[in-house]
Amino acid sequence: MPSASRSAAQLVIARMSSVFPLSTAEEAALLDLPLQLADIRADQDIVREGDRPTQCFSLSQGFTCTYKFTGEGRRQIMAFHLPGDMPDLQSLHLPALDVSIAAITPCRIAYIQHDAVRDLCDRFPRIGSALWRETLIDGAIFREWIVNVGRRDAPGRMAHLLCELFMRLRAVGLAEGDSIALPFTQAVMADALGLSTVHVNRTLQELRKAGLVSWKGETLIVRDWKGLQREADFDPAYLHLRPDAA
Amino acid sequence: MPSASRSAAQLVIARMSSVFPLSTAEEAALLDLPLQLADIRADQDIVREGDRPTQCFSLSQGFTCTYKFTGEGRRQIMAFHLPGDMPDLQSLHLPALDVSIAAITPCRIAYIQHDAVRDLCDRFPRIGSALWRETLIDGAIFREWIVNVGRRDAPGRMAHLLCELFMRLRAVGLAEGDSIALPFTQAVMADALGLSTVHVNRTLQELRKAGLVSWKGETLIVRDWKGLQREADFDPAYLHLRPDAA
DNA sequence: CGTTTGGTTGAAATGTGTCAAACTTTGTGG
DNA sequence: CCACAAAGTTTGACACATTTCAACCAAACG
Repeated sequence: MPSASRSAAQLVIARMSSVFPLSTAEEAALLDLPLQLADIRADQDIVREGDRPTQCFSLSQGFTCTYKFTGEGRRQIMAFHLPGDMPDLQSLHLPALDVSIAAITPCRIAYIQHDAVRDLCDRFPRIGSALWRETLIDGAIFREWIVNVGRRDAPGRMAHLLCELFMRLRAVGLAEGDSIALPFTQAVMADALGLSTVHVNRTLQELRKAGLVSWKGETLIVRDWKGLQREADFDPAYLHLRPDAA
Repeated sequence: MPSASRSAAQLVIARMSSVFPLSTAEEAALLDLPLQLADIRADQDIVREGDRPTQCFSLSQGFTCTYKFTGEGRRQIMAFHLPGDMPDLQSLHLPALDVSIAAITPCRIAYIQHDAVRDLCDRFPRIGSALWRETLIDGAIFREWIVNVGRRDAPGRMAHLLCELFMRLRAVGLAEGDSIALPFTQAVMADALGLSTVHVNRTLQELRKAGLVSWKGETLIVRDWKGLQREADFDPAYLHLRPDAA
C-alpha cells in the first residue's frame, strides 16, 4: 500500500517498527488510539505560538512547517514535517507553544489527546521512549539546520535542504526512484534557508546548471546524487535513519 | 549555598523542583545516583561526533558547547551549556552522537550510566518526563537559534545571545545583579552566531557604544536590559522558564 | 622577558539583499 | 472556454552587510 494513503496510526507504527519490533499489544494499543481526523487547507495555521493545546497531531498527508516571525516581520521556517511526523509532540511536556505550525500544502492530520498519549506512554514505556526518541531526532535536525544557515553559502544550504528532504521522504516511502514531490514555493525555501526569494531563484538555477537537480513541475529530480551531497557537505548521520536506509 | 559549588545531583533536583515538587522518594533516588566525577580542561572534547557512549553527563561547573565542523573546516556552535544542564542526554535514545561537545572553560562534570538513568525513569516516570522535557527545551533553544542565525543581523544576533545567556544564568542563580561571568572568546561567539571574529569584534563595539552592555574583564554587565531586549527582538518564552523567572 | 593568545583596526573583496519590472503559470468566474 | 486576476518565477542594476586579509596592539603567562 502506498504510504500516501496510509493512516496516521499505520505511519507511526511503521516508523517505530524500524527501531524495534513492536509487540502485538503495543501495536494494538497504537491502532486503538482515539483519533480525530481533520483536513487542513494550504497556508492554514494548525497551531499558533502561545497556544496551550490539550492534544497533539500526527501528519498523514501533505507537508507542514514550523515557523516564527521576527519582530521586523521576517519569517523563519525551522522545520519541515512529512507524513508520519508528529510536529507538535513537544506540547506534551511544554504547555505553551513557542512556535507556530502551518500547512504548506493541503494536509490530512489526526489529532490525539495528550491524555491518551500519556496513558499510552505509561502502559507501554517502550512507546514512550520511541516518542521521546522522535523528539530527539527533531532536535538533531534543528542542530543541523543551525550549521546550514550559519556556516554554508547559498548553494550549499539549498543542496543540503534538498538532500535532507530526499532522504527523509525516501525513508517514509515517498520517493519515486530519484525524484520526490516537492510542492514548495521558492519563498518557502527562502524562509527555511534564511535567504531572499530572489537569491533562492538564482541559487536553484546554479544547481540546475551544474546538473545536480532538475524540476518537472512540482517534482524534484536528483540528477547527480553524489554531486549534490558534495555540494551540500551532506552526511545523513544526523537523521538517525536505520543503517540500511542511509 | 552558591550554585557554583552545588553538586550535579543538587542542580538537577533544583531544576526539576521548579517544574513540580519532587517526592522524598524521587529526591532520594536522584541523590543516590551513582556518579563519576571528572574535571575537564578548557578546550577539551568531552564526547565526539560518532561516539556511542554508555553514559551521559551532567555539568556542575563551567561552560560547554555543542558544535560541529563543516566539510570546509568551519565550526558552528549550536548550543552553550551551563551548570545543571545535561548536554548529551540525547545519547540515551540515539546511540550514535551526531555532534561533539567540548569544554569552553575548565569544567566539573558528573557521568551517569545510561542504565542508571533508564532505571530511574522506569521507577519514577515523572523524572523520566522531566528529563524528556529538558531535551524538549533544548530543542526550543535550537529553533530560536535558527531564527537568530537565519533572520537577524549581527547586532541583533549578538544581543539575542547575550539576552539568552543572561536569563539562563540567572535562572540557575549564576547572575549577580545585572552581570554574568562570560568567559567566551570572540571566536567562540563568532562560531555560535555564524559570523567572523572580526565582525563579532565590531558588533560588540556597537553594542557597547549604544550603552547596552559593557565588560569588566570576563564579566558582562547589562547596562540597558530593555534596550538589549529590543535590539535582540528577545522574547524569553522559548526558554520555558517558570513564569516568575521570565 | 619573550611568546602566545586574544582583541582591535583598516582597506578591499564579495555574497546576498533590495527594489522594480517583466514574464509565466495557475486558478477562477463570467 | 476564454479572459482576467493572482500567485509565483525570472531578470537586471544597485546597495550594503559581512568576510577576508593583513597588520598591529594588549594582556596573560610560563
